[in-house]
Amino acid sequence: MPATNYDELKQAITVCFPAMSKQLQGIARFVLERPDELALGTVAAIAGAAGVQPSAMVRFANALDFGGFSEMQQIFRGRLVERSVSYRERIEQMRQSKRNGAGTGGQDSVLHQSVSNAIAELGQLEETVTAKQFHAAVRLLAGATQIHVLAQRRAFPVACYLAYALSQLELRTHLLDSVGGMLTEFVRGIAPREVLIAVSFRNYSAGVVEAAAQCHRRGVPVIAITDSPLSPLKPSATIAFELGDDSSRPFRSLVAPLCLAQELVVSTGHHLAGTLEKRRAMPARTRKARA
Amino acid sequence: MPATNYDELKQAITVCFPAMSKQLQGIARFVLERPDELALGTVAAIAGAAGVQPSAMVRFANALDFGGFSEMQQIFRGRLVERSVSYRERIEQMRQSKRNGAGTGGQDSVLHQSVSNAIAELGQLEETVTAKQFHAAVRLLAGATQIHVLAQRRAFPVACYLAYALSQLELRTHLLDSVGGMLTEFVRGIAPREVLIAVSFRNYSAGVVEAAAQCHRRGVPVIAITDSPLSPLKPSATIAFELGDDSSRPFRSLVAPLCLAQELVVSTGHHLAGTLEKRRAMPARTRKARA
DNA sequence: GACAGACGGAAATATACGTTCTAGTATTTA
DNA sequence: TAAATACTAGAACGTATATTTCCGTCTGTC
Repeated sequence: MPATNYDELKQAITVCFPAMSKQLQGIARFVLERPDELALGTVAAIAGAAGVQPSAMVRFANALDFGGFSEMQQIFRGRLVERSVSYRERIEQMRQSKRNGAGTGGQDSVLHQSVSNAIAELGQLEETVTAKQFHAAVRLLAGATQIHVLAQRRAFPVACYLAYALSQLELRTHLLDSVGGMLTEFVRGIAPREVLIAVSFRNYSAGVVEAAAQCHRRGVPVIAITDSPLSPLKPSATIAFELGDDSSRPFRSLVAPLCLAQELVVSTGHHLAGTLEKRRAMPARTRKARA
Repeated sequence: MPATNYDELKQAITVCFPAMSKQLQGIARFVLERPDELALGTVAAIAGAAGVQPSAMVRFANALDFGGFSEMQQIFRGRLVERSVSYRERIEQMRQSKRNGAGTGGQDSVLHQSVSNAIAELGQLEETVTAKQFHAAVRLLAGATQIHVLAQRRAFPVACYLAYALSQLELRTHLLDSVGGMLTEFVRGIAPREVLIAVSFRNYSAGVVEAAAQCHRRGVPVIAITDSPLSPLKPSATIAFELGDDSSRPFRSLVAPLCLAQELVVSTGHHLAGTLEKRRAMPARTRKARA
């Protein structure tokens, strides 16, 4: 008795998963992550994308009590049409609710509102960040001997992410916290070849502002991620990203700064890969001369 | 030059319709009425349903400048997969508004790609989270005597944000880290009236998984924010948010989980405000009786 | 270290599919 | 009314697809 709809299928996969072989588990993950592909692709194509042989896909279907791959595929196709009708309904609802004003059906309106907000913020992000400053920041990061990341309170998650992701690039990265109030002392130890990334939004936390100023005085480049050109971080910043945080919105989110952070990391990674490649292509003498 | 999307196809059919033969007109009507069938069925099946021969379907496709039936079918499949229209629209709007602004071209393509990615993830977020589980989570959070938030590595920023934002609601919130390896000991102290929010994505960090399992065994409600129904957090979760992380995308971001986190916080805030109001409206005696 | 069992990969096979071709029919025009 | 053109039905063809089977390999166990 195989599954008859997508939810049942998900359930079935979850149940069978522990008893599956490694390869079949891999397929299970793939299948749940990209259901659209399973609905429309051919066995060969899907198997290729999943990095297995077509026969493995059939074995997977059999493990779920289907007679064959095609039989399982029907479930995914069913899901696709079902979902598409619900989309249409939702879009209709949205149109109507728009017409009526703000009076939405209500249940998942909070959810929707938050998502809308986030999308708007992302749009704004793209407008405000210029390629010039962005690449300047990337060059700075890629050339730094060490990177220090500093933020507090609301902005702290951004710093967390940056510290984690940059260190994944094998860049020496330190997440500064003010545990024990040692921040001032620590900042004093930062060298001019290093970089500080300071993140802060209103109300700007004094510690971060002060540390940034201190670094600036000492000739350490400062990349600031903040919300306005009037931010107290601005005077200390070598490069400042001002993600105009619209205070008219009820709840400010971290979506935009985090997205920017990710972009910085990814681009820095690319940049590093590029320069590494170049160096490798260069003869040894030139390399030495450059260094 | 055949159509490249469903809207264009509709347009093309409308234009060609008058010049078509009777049978082809019949097919045109059929096709516009049941596009889902066109997307998934075989020529034979569709032709059968339309009461014509398979070759007629091919002729129809040819009349629309397609090389064959399959080529036309791709359009219908595309329509089926096409994500929520409203997001598409918004992305388009963004693109246009940018074109008018700084027409930089390819320089900040990384930036744009990241933003597009993020928007797609947000769209998926809205799909996957149901109002039911969302509100269950909110009720759980609003009713908890204390809230513990746990995450590591990549997911840690989410936990950070949750801890910060929930504590702003004057909920007693603790951010668990495994500093000093005291995690197990700490988890042992959590009471059943409290709640654990566990956040983890692949590769799932063992500490978080284990802590969640431990809580679950001890009867502590666990809200899991993770990426798939196959997550090891799932079995321990009272409520699990599975934000299907599409591994086909090059870089996974935290945008979706953070947005969800914010939604949870905001809704919990509303919920608390609502219940407070109710209590205030109640006469004192009733209030006592209830407690 | 050897054997049993399961697992995965690749090719072979049979099926089903889309496409094309041809013969026949209807429709329109001279 | 006859001829010519356009259109359709049906079958046949070649291709691509899902499935199965077999053999090599790896793992876990005795």
